[in-house]
Parts: sequence; C-alpha cells; structure tokens
Amino acid sequence: MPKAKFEEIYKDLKHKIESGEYEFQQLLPSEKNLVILYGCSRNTIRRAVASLASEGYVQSLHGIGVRVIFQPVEQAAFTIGGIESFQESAERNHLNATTKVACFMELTADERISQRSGFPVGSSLYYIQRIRYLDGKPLILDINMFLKDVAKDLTEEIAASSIYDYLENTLGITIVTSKRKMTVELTTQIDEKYLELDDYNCLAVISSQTFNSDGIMFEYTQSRHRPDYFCFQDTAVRKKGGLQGNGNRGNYGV
Amino acid sequence: MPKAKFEEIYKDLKHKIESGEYEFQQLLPSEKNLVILYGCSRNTIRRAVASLASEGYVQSLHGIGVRVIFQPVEQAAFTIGGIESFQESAERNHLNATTKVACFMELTADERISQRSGFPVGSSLYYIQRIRYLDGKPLILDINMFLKDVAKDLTEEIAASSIYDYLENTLGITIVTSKRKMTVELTTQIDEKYLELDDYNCLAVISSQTFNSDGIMFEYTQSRHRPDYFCFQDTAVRKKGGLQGNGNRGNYGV
DNA sequence: GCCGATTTGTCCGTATGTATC
DNA sequence: CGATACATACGGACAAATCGG
Repeated sequence: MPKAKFEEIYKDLKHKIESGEYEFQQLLPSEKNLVILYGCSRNTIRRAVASLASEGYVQSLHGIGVRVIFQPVEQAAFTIGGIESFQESAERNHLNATTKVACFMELTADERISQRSGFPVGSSLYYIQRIRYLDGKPLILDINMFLKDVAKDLTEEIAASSIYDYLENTLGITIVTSKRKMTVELTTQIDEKYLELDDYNCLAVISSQTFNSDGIMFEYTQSRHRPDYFCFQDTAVRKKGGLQGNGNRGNYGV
Repeated sequence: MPKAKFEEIYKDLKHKIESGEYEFQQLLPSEKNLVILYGCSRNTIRRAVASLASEGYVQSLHGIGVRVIFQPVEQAAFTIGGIESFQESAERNHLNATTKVACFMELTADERISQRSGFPVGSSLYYIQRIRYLDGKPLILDINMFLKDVAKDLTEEIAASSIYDYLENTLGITIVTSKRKMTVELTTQIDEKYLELDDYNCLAVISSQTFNSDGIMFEYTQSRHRPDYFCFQDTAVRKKGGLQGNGNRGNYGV
C-alpha cells in the first residue's frame, strides 16, 4: 500500500488523466495550485509530476506548465515492467495464467554458462525451464538460473507456482534491482517444441540479472517471448544539451 | 554542457564508478559525506544518486548505504536511448555512419496510416524511407512521417543528412517527449530488399511518436532493426509493495 | 523591445520517519 | 538501546523560460 504522500498524489493525478478529468493537451493546474489542492509542499508535487512525466503521461514545459499527452490508445492488458513476477502481472490484469515446469535440475556453471549469465564459473545453480500460458496459449519460455546458496531448497513444486513468492515470503530475501536486456534471437528446438510458433523463426528475448539486498546477483533469467504477443514500451525526454532517456539504453553490440 | 550541479555530481560519480575508483560491491560514501565532498545539499546528492540507480549503476539500501553494482561487461558501442538521432549516436561512438534515402514523398494520412501512426486522418505528411549503414553494413530501415505543417520545407537533401539538426537548429523546434514501443515483426519485401538479412525472418521494430513543445505529435517513426545488431537495455527497481519500473512498460496486446 | 506576472527548474537547510547494525 | 544511514516532507530562495500588456 502506498503510504508515501507523493505516491498518493501521483496515483490520483494518473487516475484523473486516465479517466479524462484532465484531458489530452490540457495543462494541469500549476504547481502552486496543486500545492493548495493537495495540501503539501511543492517538492512533493514535483516528485509526483516527475513520475508521470517519466511514464509518458505528461510533459512539463519550462515557463508554461505541465501538459497532458496521455492518449487511451496505449492501454494494454499485461505489464512486465518493474520486477513483477508473471503471477503478479497476470493477477493484476485478471488473466488466466498457468505455468508448466519443463525441466528442473541442478548444475554447476561452466565457462559457457558463466559467459552468458554472469555467474562465476563453478557456481552451484538451480536450472529451470518453464512454459507460461495465458488463457491456454503458450506465450513464454522462461529459463531461470538461481544461485543455490541464496534460493535454498527450491523444489519443482515451488517452481510450478511462484518462485518470487517463495523467495520473498518464505526465505525473506529482498529483491532490489534488476538489469534487463532485450534482443531478438533465432528460435531453438526447445522453443519450437513448447511454443506454438507460426511463421516466426525469431523470438523476443529478455535477459535479466536480479540482485538482492546483499548486492549479490542471485538470479539470471531468459524470458523467450512469442513475437505476436510481445510489446515493450518506454518514454524518453529530451534535455537541453542532447541526450537523456530515463534509464533505458538501446545498444548495438560493436 | 551540464551547468546543473546535480548533473555534474552525477557525471563525476558515474565516471568514478566506471573507472573503478568506486568498485563493484563497494558502498559509496554516505550521503552526509558526499554532501561534504561536493559542498552541496543532501537533496542534490540524492538526485544524482537516484539517476545512477535508475541506470543500474548503484542500488540504494535503506539503513545501509548505496552499493555499486556496475560491471564493465555491459559497455556497448552504440546507444539509441533518449531521443538521440542516428547521427548523434554514431558520432558519440566514433562509428562511420551513412544514410541513404530510399523514398521521399508527400502524402495524406488515410484511415490505415492514421491507425498505425496516430496522426489524424487527412493530415499532410512527409513520408521518408531511409537505410542506415554502420561501417558499410545496412542495419536499420527507418520509416519517418513528419507533419508537414511543423517540419516545413523538408527536402531529400536534408533527409540524407540530419533531420533533427534541421528541425532544431533551422526551424527552432524544441523536441520534448518521445514515446516508444518495441515489437518483433515479420520482415516485409522492403526489409529484404534493403537490409542484408541472413536467416532471420523477423525484425526488431521500434515505433515512436515525438512531441514538440506545443504538445503536438509531429513525428511518427518506425525503426526496423536487423536482429543481429540490436540490443535494448533497462533497469528496474523493486518497491516495497510490489511493482515499479522506471518509466518502462512491456505489454501484451490483449 | 521592455517589464512584470506566472510557471517550471534548481538548490538549500531542516525536521522527522524508518531500517540496519 | 543508540548510532548510522537512507526516505520523505516542508518551506524558502533564486534562476530561467514564457507570455501578455
């Protein structure tokens, strides 16, 4: 639950924008007026507005005001932003999500795995392959590797429900940061076996490294998505000098 | 040039992290000490640190400190983050970039174009197809549509160099916000004609809408990238309650 | 073109809350 | 429990951009 005041204001403004109370192209009340409206300091308003800007709801214009640029076009059913788990996302969007464990084993990181995942050579790992279904359709092939020392006593049963729930609520691990990388890769035999690909010979692949509060990278995951159900959104803001996104970087390998 | 103090500090910290002065896993000096080091207020330090966190350089831990989680692995040659133009990115990375204009024409938005781009039906547009080469290799097919009213007197010559340079420096347009969407799509005949695709029958497609300071969406662009040279990065931070990214949202269309 | 009112951008100092050790 | 650290919030000051008279 959001107890932080700036987050309450952020949500209220967001709701008013989505519901059309503040219309597309309209200016929000000035910061001074929002201060009065919400009974808080200007800094608090500014934090809320900054969040909205970073999500593409508004653009703030020096000397003019804050303009709404949200258009209801972009409504989407399913969000993979943040570090939400598949379960959490599905529930939030009232979709029927199921998971099948295709492979559950333990292994030790060799040079090849280390190269790909970032785990040191010799790390003891859980290796898991899971297929994610949404309304019965196989959409994602997840390949997880967990550091055995951290994700203690992981079982196939836990993998079939929610690993994140187990890590956070049973083991008490605090998940903090996740670095993600998106690429497009050719399908493998495993992909073709489990996902019902039509003509596509490629997948959208999100590789991520997750860190706990000890700063240890304890998880490497590859989510291999069917192209026809995959979409990823973000917003960038141009600064005076030149560049500047909001934490996103798209790169070409060499 | 960055005259903002928090930006100076941000860059200095970033540099010290990249150069290894602050090592992987190490804690930064506490906010109190950074205040002394840089001779500024705590708010300013916090802004700088927040920027670093949103880019995956550090993770800040309540009651503990700010830990460096940057690893030099992720250095990449070419950044498309922010609203940088192809030219700007290439120059910054000392790569030999060239552009060929494959098509330059004017057209009026019909129902189909409006649906795809977001321009109202009947809008007068410039329609441009360009192929982007890096070190001689055709990597990107760019399809641009500009609102004629805003991007006045665009010519094929300008399209061959830098449209953004023309818009900003000649026309004096201020580019503010850009919304982007990433999908994976099957290749078209045009893709195959210009890009040297090997076995891939898909492309990474970034569709973006760009707004000027009048809040007018004046540009719609599709950048169709060869998969083998495409990569997109971001960082997410997990909040207490549950979700939260940093402005990124990945979605499943229904 | 200038000036003043409005609005956002940056920065400061301080106080209080909360998590860690 | 106390010391340390980050998180949130407040109020005030000045700068910079915009717009109207």
